[in-house]
Amino acid sequence: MVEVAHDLIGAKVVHGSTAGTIVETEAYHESEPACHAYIGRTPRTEVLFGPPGHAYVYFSYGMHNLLNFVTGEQGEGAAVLIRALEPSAGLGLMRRRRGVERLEDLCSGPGKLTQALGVSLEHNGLELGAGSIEVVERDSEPEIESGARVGISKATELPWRFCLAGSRFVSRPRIAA
DNA sequence: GGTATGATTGACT
DNA sequence: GTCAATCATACCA
Repeated sequence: MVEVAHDLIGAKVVHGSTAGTIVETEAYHESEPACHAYIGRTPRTEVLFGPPGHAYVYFSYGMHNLLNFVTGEQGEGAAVLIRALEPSAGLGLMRRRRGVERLEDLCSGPGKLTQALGVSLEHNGLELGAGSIEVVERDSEPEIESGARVGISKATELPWRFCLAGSRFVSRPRIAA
């Protein structure tokens, strides 16, 4: 799934009238303790072990929805967390949902982009392309930086965070792994 | 039935 | 830089 996280940089996420280009992702796998699937199958992690190409939405800190794409094969717990987007469509709606004006503040974080796109727990388990969420792959390879993942306390040494080089829309600057 | 913890954000010192 | 908000989930009694 590390390759998928890399390849998703530059791809586009579409949800209703809003859309954005992915500029930041992180990979997670059941073999390392920072991953939700690490503890095994539970009602919550079930979708992580399902077929790839589905959305995994996680409600965190009592106020934020985080959007992931399931990437492992059936029975393998793996996912890619979408951490930041460059807004490309539906800007007015995004501003209304977020209550901020600056373009850089609309989707520059995992909790922000779900709010801007209107993604929530009801989208958990949704098949990408079949429901309201669609992903359009990029057609050329952009310049990509890798680094340590953000906001976790375990397995911080894995360089599984990927960012579009020089983008103003990432949630944080690069952190060396 | 109770408690600890988090893949975050925004406001404040 | 520090800290509170706020709740689903997991784990223990």
